[in-house]
Amino acid sequence: MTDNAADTAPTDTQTKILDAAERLFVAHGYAATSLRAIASAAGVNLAATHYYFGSKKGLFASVFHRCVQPINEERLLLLQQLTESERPLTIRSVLESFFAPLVEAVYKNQRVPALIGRIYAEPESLTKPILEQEFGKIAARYQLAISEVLPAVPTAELSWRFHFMIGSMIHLLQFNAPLGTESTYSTFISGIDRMIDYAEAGLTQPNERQRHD
Amino acid sequence: MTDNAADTAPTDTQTKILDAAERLFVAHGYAATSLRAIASAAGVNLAATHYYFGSKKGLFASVFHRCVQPINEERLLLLQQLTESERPLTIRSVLESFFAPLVEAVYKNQRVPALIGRIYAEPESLTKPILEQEFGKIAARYQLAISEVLPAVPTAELSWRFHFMIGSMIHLLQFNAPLGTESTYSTFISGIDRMIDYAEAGLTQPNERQRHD
DNA sequence: ACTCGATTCAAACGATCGTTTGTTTTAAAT
DNA sequence: ATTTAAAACAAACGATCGTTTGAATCGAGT
Repeated sequence: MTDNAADTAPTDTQTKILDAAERLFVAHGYAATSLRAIASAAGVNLAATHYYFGSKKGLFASVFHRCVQPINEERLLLLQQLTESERPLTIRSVLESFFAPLVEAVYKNQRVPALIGRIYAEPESLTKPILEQEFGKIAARYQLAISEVLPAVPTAELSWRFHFMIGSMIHLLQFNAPLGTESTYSTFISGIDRMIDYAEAGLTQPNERQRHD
Repeated sequence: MTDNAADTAPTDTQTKILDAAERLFVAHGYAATSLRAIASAAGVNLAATHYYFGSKKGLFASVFHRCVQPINEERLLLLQQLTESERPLTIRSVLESFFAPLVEAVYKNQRVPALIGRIYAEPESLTKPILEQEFGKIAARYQLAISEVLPAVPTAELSWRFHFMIGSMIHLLQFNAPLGTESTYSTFISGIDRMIDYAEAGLTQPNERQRHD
């Protein structure tokens, strides 16, 4: 094995494996996708998958990391720029800084939504360490940002609403559009727009209802 | 094979297989659960799984049907009672008729949330016919009911918002609570309550934003 | 030209998979 | 007691799985 992290530039073979794995994992899921199918689709030898990624799990994690790392990096950058701007933060601007890098990534690679949707679909034993690694920091950072914009919402309440927003997003990424609606890139954009509206309404709702816990 | 649908009362063996399959499918997913593991956990012969359910896919569909059929039946019953009531429909009452049977089912079987969450996680080729069969009618019926309560919201817009609500629900069923929140039955109830608030805010939002499509 | 590490390759390892087969057991009907 | 179909059983089918091995090939540095 040469590199398992972001040590050096990826080989052609590594890229070919990652591309094929991305496509097949999205289409059939982790367990139903064999390394033989991936190697065959990539046009490389079967053993190359272990040579470069150590194991099937390692390959899966690498595919996911390659997809979301740039998105999360730009999210943090945009959020940083927002807080340094002279204009006051709005819930809208925070949400847009969260979803804009996603939309941009989808423009470059149409498989991004399905891939992110996929990882939330696999068994927890496979995904928990990956999700924590890739999304732990970013989720905490954004909940903090939102709580600064919406100081009236208690922290516990806000983490629930953030939970629901992520749920809507994952569902949108996984299934694109409601039944009967065509599924193109432009409808994806309009879906994201609508979801931001939906999330903004849910996040900013006055929580007058009394809780029993 | 004796019965593949709801023809006769299920045998002890059928029930044992369904129980074990439910538990293992939820824990490890469809592809990663073997019929041998199911038969072994159920204490029955391997061939019994094919004898009663025809195939692994058939067993999966049966597990899911046994779970959601009673829920959907009561949903339609409650909605029927609501529309026949003299009091005018409210968005809240419609939503509660949708989620109350779910909460009741979870009280009887704690695995219901994870099981419903699971089917949205499996590859589309496996789940599409099942989802259409089990949820097609109920989804259309509820979107109609909501559109009657919210006549100001265009139908296309409403199907998007319904889409987002289902997404929040699935995410809640799959992951129970936000990170750092304990996961018990009572927190599940309070999560459903909060999600209804969140959905109500999103569904009833004034959609002043102009669309580009 | 030679060396040596990086990479590719064919082949096999043991294990497990969904499904099928043919037989045996069970239990109700004649 | 005999018949008969449902149910349970052991055993095997061919296929595919993730992983490992060891040799062949390549390519830059000497």
